[in-house]
Amino acid sequence: MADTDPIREQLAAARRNQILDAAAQVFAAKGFHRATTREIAQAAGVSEGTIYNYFGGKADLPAGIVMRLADLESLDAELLEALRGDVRAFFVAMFRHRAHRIEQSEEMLRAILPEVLVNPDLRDRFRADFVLRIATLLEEYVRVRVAHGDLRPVDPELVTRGVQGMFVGLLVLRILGDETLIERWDEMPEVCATLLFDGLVPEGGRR
Amino acid sequence: MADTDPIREQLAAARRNQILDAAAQVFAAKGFHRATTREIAQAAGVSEGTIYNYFGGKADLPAGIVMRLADLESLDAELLEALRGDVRAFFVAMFRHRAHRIEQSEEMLRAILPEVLVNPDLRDRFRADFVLRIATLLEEYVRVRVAHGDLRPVDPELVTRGVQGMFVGLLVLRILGDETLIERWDEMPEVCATLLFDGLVPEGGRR
Amino acid sequence: MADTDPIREQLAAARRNQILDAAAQVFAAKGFHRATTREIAQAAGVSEGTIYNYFGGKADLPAGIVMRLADLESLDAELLEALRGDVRAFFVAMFRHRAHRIEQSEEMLRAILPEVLVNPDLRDRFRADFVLRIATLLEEYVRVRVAHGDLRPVDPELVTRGVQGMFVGLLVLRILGDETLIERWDEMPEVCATLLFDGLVPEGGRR
Amino acid sequence: MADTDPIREQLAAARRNQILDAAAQVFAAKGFHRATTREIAQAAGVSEGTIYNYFGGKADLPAGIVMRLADLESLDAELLEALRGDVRAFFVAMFRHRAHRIEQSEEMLRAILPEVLVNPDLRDRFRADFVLRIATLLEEYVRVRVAHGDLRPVDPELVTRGVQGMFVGLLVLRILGDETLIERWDEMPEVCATLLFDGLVPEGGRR
DNA sequence: CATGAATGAGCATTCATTCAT
DNA sequence: AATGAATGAATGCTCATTCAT
Repeated sequence: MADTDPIREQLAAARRNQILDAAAQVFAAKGFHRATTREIAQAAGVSEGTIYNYFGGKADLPAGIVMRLADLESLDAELLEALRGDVRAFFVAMFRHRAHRIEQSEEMLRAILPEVLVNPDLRDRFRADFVLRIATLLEEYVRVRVAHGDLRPVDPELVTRGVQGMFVGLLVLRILGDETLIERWDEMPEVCATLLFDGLVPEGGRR
Repeated sequence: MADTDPIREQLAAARRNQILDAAAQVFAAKGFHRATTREIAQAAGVSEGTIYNYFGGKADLPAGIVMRLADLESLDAELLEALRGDVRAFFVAMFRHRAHRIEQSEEMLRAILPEVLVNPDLRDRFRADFVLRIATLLEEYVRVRVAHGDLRPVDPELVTRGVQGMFVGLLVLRILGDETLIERWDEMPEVCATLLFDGLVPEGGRR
Repeated sequence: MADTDPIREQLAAARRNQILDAAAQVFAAKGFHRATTREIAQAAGVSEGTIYNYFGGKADLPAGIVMRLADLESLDAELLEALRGDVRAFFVAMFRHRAHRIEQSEEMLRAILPEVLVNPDLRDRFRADFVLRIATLLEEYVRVRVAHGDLRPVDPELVTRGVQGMFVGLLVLRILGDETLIERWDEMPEVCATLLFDGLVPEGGRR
Repeated sequence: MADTDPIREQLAAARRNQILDAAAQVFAAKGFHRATTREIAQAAGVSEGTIYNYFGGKADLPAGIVMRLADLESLDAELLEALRGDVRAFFVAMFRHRAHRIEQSEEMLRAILPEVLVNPDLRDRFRADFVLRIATLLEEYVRVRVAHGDLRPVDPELVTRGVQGMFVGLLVLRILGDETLIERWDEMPEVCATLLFDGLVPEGGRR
C-alpha cells in the first residue's frame, strides 16, 4: 500500500521508461506538437489511458525525457581522470565524452530540443540540468588552469560559452541533417580540440 | 489587372512583410504551434482571412520568414574586403558580422529555429539558405589559406563545421536565455576569434 | 469594429438565443452531463465550434439560460395591480402568475434545476436571481399587510419560505412527472391560495 | 457456499452500506457526475474494483441510496398515533416528522435529488417510494376528514400535492443554501402547520 | 481585396469498467 | 473477495481554413 513497495516501484519505473522511450521516438520523428498521444501510446505498446497513469499529461513527457537525460549526465570516471592530467588531453577527452553522449542521445535530444527552445519551464530546467552544470565545471577548470599558467589568460566565463556553444551547435547541425558531420563525427573531437585548445596554450608555449 | 502593376505589387509586398513581422513576433513569444492565426492577424492589424490572401496558410509563414532572412544574407562589403586581408582580421570580421546578424535577427531566429529543427521542408531550405551558403564560402576560404600556408593544415570541411557550430551554438545559448552571453555579447567575437584562429595558425607562426 | 454595431449585435444575440434554446431542450431531455456539445450544436443547427464563438464553454450554457430566465422575471402589470387590491385576490394572482411562469418555462427549469442544485456558482446566481428577488418582494408585502392587520400576525420571513417552498416544490413534483399535477395544473392556483391564504386572515376575520 | 450464509450475508450488507455512505457523501459534495468511482472508493476505504463486487456499476449507487432511504420511510409510531387524534395536531406532527427526516437525510437527499430529476428510472422509483407512498396516505386521511367535516370540503388530490410540494420545496430551498431556512428550521413545522391547517378547518370552525 | 463568422476535423484528457493476480 | 493497473470509448474544446458579404 505504501509507495515503497519495491516490486511495484520497479514495475512503475519500467513503464515510465517504456513510455518515455516511445515519446522520444515519436517526438524525434514528428516534433512534440505533431506527435499525438495515440501515436505515443501505440509506440509504447500501451493504451492512451496508461500514459496518464504515469504522467500528468503530454506536456510532462519532455520534462521526463530531460530528467532522464540529466541522470545520465554524471561525469564518468574517464573524464574525472583526465581532469588531473595534461590540459590538451583533457580537452580531447571532454570533446570525446560530449561527442559520444550527443551521438548516444541524439534521438532524445532531437526530440526535446525544439520544445526546450520554446517552452519556458522546460528551458529553465534544461539550462540548469545541462548547460549550467557543465559550464560551471568547465569554467572552474579554465580558471584554475589559467591561474597555473597552463592556459592563456582568457576570460573563463566567455571561453566557456564559446566551448559549450560549439557542443550545442554541432548537435544542432546534426539535427539539421549535415551529412558530412554525421559521417565524420568520430573525427570531430580531435578537430575541435585542435581548434580550441591550441588557441588556449599560453604564449610562452609557442616559443 | 496584370500582376505586374507596380503599385499593387508594392502594396502586396508591404502586406506580406507586415504579416511576416507579426508572425515572427508571435512565433518568437509562443512558438509556432502555440501561436494562433488569430493572434498573428491581431498583431498584424489585419483579419485572419487576409493572411490567406497572401500566404497559403500558417505553415507557409516560417518559410516566408526564412526567405526574408536569407535575402539579408548577402555578404556585405566590409566582409568581402576582409576576405583579402590578414587572416586573423578576417576571422574577427566574420565573427563580428555573424554576431551582429544574430543579434539583429534574434527574434526571427528564435521564432523559426525550433520549427526548422522539426519540419523537414523547412530544415532543408534553412540548411541550403544559411548553413551551406556560409559553409561553402568558409570552406573554400580555409582551403585556399591552408594551401597558401596561412593556416595550419587542417581539414577544411570539418573545421568549417566546427566554426559554424560555434555560431549556431551561441545563438541557441542566447535563445536558452544565458544571461552572461547576452550581457557580454559584444565581447564574444574577439573571444571566439582568439579561440579559433590562434589554433589555426601554422606551427611556424608560433615561433 | 466597435462591439456596438447594432446589426452585428442583433445577429449575435439571435445566435446566442438559438444556442441556448437548443441547449435547454437537450439538457431537459438528458440532463446537463449527459448532453454533449455535439448534440446541442445539432439541435441548434450550428457547428460545435460556433458554440464556442458565443460561450466560454459548455459550463456557461446553464448560466446563460438562468440569465435569460431572470430577464423574464419582471413583475408584470397584472401582478403589480393586484398588489394594491384585496389580499386574497393578490394571493390568487400571485399563484396564477407563478403557475403560469412555471408552466411556460418548465423546459428551461427542468433543464437547469438539477445542475443548479449541484453547481455552487450556478446555485448562488439562481438564488439571487430567482429565490431572493421574489422572496424579498413577498416578505415586504407580508410585513406591510401584517402591520395593517390584513394578515394574521405571522413571521414574514418564515412564511415567505413556506410560500416559496410551495412554488418550488410544485415545480419539482411536475418535473418528477406527477400526472395529476400536470393535468389539473390550472386548478392549483386556487387550491394553493385557499390553502395558504385562509390561514393568513386575522383571527378577527373568522368571526 | 449457499448465499444464505448469515455471516457472509451480514458482511456483504455492511460493505454495501459502507460504499453507499461514501457514495452519498461524495455525490452530495460534487454531484453524481462529477464524482468519480475512484473518489468513492477512497472515501469508502476500498478499492475501485470492490465497488463492482457489490454493485453493477456507478449508475446503481443512487438507486441503492434511494432504496436505503425508502427503508427508513416507515411511519413511526408517533405519527400513527397522531393519525387518530386532533386534526391540527396531526398536521403539526406530520410536519415535524417530515422536517426531522429531511434534516436527518439531507446529505443523502442532496446527493440524489439532482440525479433523480434527470434519470427516468430513478425518477420513477423515487416517485413510487417517496412521493406516492406519502401522498396516498395523506390523500386518504384528507378524504376521511373531509367526509367527517373535520376539514373544509377541499379536493384531497390537489391539496395533497400542495402539501407535499411544500415539503419538497423546503428541502430544495435548503439545498439551495437558504440560510434563514437552515437557521430557523425548527420553527418551520409550526409555521407550515399554521399556514396550511388553518386554511383547512371547516367554515364552521371559524365561528 | 478585406472581413470575421462559421466550420469540423483533430486532439488531449477523463473515467467507468475489466480482469489478472 | 479484494486489488488497482490497464483499458479505450467518449467528449469538450481548439484553431486553421473557408467563403459569403
